[in-house]
Amino acid sequence: MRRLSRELGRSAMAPYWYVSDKRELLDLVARKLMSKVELPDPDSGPWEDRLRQVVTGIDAMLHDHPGIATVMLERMLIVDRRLMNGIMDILQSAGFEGPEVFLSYATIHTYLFGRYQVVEIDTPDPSTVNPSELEDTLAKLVPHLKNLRGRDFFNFGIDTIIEGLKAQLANKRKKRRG
Amino acid sequence: MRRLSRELGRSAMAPYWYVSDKRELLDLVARKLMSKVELPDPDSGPWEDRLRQVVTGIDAMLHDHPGIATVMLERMLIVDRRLMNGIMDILQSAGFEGPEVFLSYATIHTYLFGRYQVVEIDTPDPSTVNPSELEDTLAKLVPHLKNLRGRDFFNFGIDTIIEGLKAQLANKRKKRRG
DNA sequence: ACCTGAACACCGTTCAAGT
DNA sequence: ACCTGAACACCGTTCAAGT
Repeated sequence: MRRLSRELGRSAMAPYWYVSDKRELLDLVARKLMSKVELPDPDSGPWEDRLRQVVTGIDAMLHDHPGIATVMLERMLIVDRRLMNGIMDILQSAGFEGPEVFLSYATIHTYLFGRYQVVEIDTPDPSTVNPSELEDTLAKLVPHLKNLRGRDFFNFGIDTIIEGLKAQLANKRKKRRG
Repeated sequence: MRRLSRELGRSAMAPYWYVSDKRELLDLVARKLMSKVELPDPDSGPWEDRLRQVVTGIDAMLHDHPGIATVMLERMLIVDRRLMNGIMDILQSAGFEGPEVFLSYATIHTYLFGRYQVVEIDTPDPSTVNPSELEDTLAKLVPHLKNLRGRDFFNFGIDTIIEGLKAQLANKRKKRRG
């Protein structure tokens, strides 16, 4: 708040005329950014494509504004349920029912959440990690790191989760038949 | 730091005799906690069981000390690579090679990371969410929430990721044959 | 060797006051 | 209606000093 008002050339208390506290301000920013993420039309394709589309949209937005990631994902339920509902609709159309919708939603949400705290672990700068110091598994693998980009981690993660969700649906059908 | 010294009945600067700054102190705490998580014996069973075991161990530890989660997962690479290496060994024994080991490791790491920022979204108190206010998908599903515990979310998430990783391995084999 | 005190540069926020 | 100033209760940290 103090830095904001400083940058705007106002006194420390100026923002409090517009907003009752810091959280309200961050909620407004989160709401604004969330509203820009598009939900694909329910008829636009298979559920896994639609899911990938929303999640990619959210990820792109968080990538452009990483500072808001924590707030946004913490306050999605309170600030704007549109995206949550959209994702849950997709999961329902995939075949998840009742509590499963929450479980599968939470898996995606948690993964997305984790992405914006991890940057330097997902992509540790190979030059920072001194290979001669490491006599371990990581050491032998470090050379492969230079070919990986943030996008590769994202794609692999989302693919893994989508494949996992498909398997959960398949297991469900198997149980029902058995 | 100030609160710590206050609770120890020392002056604000007392901790700086032992530690050069706040991060060094948190690194020491993270290292201590990480060292308590056991890595299963490589011959103790199939990779998915071993993976579930480490991840459950890490999760249990973070559950008991949620304050250290962010530090620990951010500093795993720097502070103590034992757990990272252990997980990567498991993933290699599963059949992942080269860059895939990083990609699959990152998926797990990211998921684990997300868990400790999300508590109140994974388990929103049903009484906090006023159903009459919600005319949406979430509203219809809220009643199911009361039967879900944190453990259910964890199990579903890990199962989904493990199933997803199995699918990634299967796709790899398919490609190789094709 | 272990600790303190004063100081600096920050936070978010309350409350009364100014135009 | 919109903003300021002083103050409170916090932070992490530097630096010189004390026993």
